Amino acid sequence: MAGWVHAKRDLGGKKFLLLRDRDGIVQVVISKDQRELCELFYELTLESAVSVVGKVRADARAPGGFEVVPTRIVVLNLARAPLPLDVSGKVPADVDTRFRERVLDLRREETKAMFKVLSVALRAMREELYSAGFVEVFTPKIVATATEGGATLFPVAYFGREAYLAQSPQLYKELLAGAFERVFEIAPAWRAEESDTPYHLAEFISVDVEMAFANYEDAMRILERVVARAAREVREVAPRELRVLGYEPPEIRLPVRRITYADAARVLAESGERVDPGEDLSTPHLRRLSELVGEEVYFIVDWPDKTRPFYTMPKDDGVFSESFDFVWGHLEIASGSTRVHRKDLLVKRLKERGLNPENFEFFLKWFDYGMPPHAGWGMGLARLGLMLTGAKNVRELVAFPRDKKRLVP
RNA sequence: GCCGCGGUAGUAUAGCCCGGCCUAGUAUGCGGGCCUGUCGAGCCCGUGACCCGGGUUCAAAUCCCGGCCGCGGCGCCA
Repeated sequence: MAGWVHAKRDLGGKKFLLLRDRDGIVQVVISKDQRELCELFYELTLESAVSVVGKVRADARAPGGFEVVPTRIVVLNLARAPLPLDVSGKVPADVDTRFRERVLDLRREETKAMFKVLSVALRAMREELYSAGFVEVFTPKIVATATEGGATLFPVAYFGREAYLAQSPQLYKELLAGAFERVFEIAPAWRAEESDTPYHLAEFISVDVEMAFANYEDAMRILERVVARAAREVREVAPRELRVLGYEPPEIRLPVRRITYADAARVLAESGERVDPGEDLSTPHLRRLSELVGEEVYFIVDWPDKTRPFYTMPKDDGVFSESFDFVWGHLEIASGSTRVHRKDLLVKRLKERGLNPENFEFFLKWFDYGMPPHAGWGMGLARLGLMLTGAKNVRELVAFPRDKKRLVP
């Protein structure tokens, strides 16, 4: 077997080498009379990569009831000492240190547990979507225009032309729904925003769903099932990891409660918060609201139309829209809506927002050819990860996070 | 970008408010010794640090100013 030197204990007569691999930690025992192995033992440094050939034997004194008596130990790569980060979990590290020394940090049990949980959740979400008839797709990540105005894009030199990294698969996933009916994509998106918070990244993984012949109610039903299944499977498949994390994800009972924006604003106003009618809710508002609502997760539905992008279907009243946010505590984990499928309305809404419909011809054109009513949502994977792991910062759930400050490693 | 808090050995921290008793304490790591089936092994010895630049003062890790860096809150943000 092969792994990393997790710890060493020298008791003279016996030397214990704790070897860690993806399955866990196993004890290797070296006796005093094994001269060469003892020499090697002294030279080994923590986190060195080694391979061990030996006999596994049961021994009640060993942790887990068995241990390995080696006949041969090969040092594959001797680690430099001292380590810039404690992997064994004895000494904590600042988040900044952890990202600087990320590969060592990723070997820590706690960090590995987070990524395992995220992986289980991804598989659960895919399975739920596949079983509901969704097709997994990919949309272009180099694009010609912003999906909507405002958000800052990362420019890319593209054969002498200016292009951008996609901030969202939005428009392309809609077009794909116009062919496959039900599509989803799990892929990166980029935003060059000033946002500097524990739940924003310049590069993040977005879980996107788009479904034809559907409205936002249908989209919410899929979303709550996907999230509930992810939470359930994490609890069932990764209990060991959750124990390491000392965390239990919420149990999500369906249907998840829906609260209209209007009711949310009213409840907030009644509790003494100042809410500008028709404006987006601020983070402090959402913190307060989650206390008032008393649910771990809930939907805020029917947002004011003006807070939503052009492709969102307005309600007949002209004020609100067929839209929703999925909220955990004070954090928006996903948002979606019924989309506008009529070209004339799309053009009108683009103009209202100061966007030039000519730049969207690649998108609008297909609304002349039977684009069905459709709806969908987008979810920040790492934000969901916060709910599933109890991590406090989305960066912890990205192996090599990209934010305003970090471009390396 | 604004506000708040912070920056002490490889790592994580105590000390700072109330300047001198700091030759800067502790844990972990590292080096050495003892112990000898440990299991976060234990015990002893050693090793290694005050972010940068100014200022105040007899005296600065400690007080003041500027800078850089980090974290949090907010803003911005589908």
